[in-house]
Amino acid sequence: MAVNRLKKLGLKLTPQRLAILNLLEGNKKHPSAEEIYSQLKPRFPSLSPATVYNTLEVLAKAGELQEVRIRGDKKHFDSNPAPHGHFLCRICQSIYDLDVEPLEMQTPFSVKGHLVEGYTLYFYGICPVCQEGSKTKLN
Amino acid sequence: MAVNRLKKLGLKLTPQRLAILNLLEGNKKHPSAEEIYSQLKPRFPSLSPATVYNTLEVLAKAGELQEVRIRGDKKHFDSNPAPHGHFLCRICQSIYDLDVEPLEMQTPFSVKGHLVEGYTLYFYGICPVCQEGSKTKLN
DNA sequence: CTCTCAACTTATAATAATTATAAATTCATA
DNA sequence: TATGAATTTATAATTATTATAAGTTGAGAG
Ligand SMILES: [Mn+2]
Ligand SMILES: [Mn+2]
Ligand SMILES: [Zn+2]
Ligand SMILES: [Zn+2]
Repeated sequence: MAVNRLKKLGLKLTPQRLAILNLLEGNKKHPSAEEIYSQLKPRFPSLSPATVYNTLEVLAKAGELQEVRIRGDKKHFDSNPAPHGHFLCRICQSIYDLDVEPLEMQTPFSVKGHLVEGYTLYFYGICPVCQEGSKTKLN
Repeated sequence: MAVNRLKKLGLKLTPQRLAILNLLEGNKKHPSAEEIYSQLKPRFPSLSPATVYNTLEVLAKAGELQEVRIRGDKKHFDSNPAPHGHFLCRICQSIYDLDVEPLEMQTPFSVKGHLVEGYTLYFYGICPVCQEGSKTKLN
């Protein structure tokens, strides 16, 4: 659980960090820093946006979570640090996990003299929910 | 050439747009808006950053060039609008084209109900030049 | 258990790429 | 060559994020 992940990294166990990790744990929505802040603020009235940003940065650099930069304006966060495909719906802006067949690559590897240590794969389009929505309108 | 691309889109032919398109044409460096501005400013003293941003946005939306968002802070631009892999060197920050084998996908396609209209594939690591550099130091 | 202090949180200011606004200029065509 | 919509420009505004500095606290030492 979150407690162990923090201890293993030599990080202090604070209520704010626990709350952020617990909010992210098993969360499939890939929330932004601001969304995380908004969701926790009611239960942690003293919480500051800077703490959310700091915590997310520390955990991302430690490899405990990954930044998802599928949108141009803000970062989103994923408690699963393993590389996997992401999909952004251009209608509802939702971010989904999306694994596409031949794209499972083990890093590091070398291509044409380039040492590849990591990669991101982002898909853009229309999600199942929004496709269903437009079908309904056409009927 | 650039003249025809602009005419085809119904865009006015201005010296600024021609200069931007010509700078990008066949350019493998994937420059940022600010780099484009800096390089053109000496020859176009009246040039404004806003014009560079506007032109790049218009041309990107028209599908004449692509935005490369491989870095978190700024966008880079590529006169080749076709999807292809990019590589960012964490040492020198250079951006290279990098095509990796099983990753040529034709859009649009559908996966698990998601309609994929486009995608980006970004690689991160150390480029050939910087690998050579660190080898030299070790000798 | 309580002392201590580096680590942490917080409020606030600063940063920086980009976007918006509005006035001046210019391309294109009649 | 005159016209007007499109474009350029200077400038201000935006906004996610980062930096700063002062106050607070978690956790090990004693
Ligand atoms: Mn994910
Ligand atoms: Mn390219
Ligand atoms: Zn959707
Ligand atoms: Zn390099």
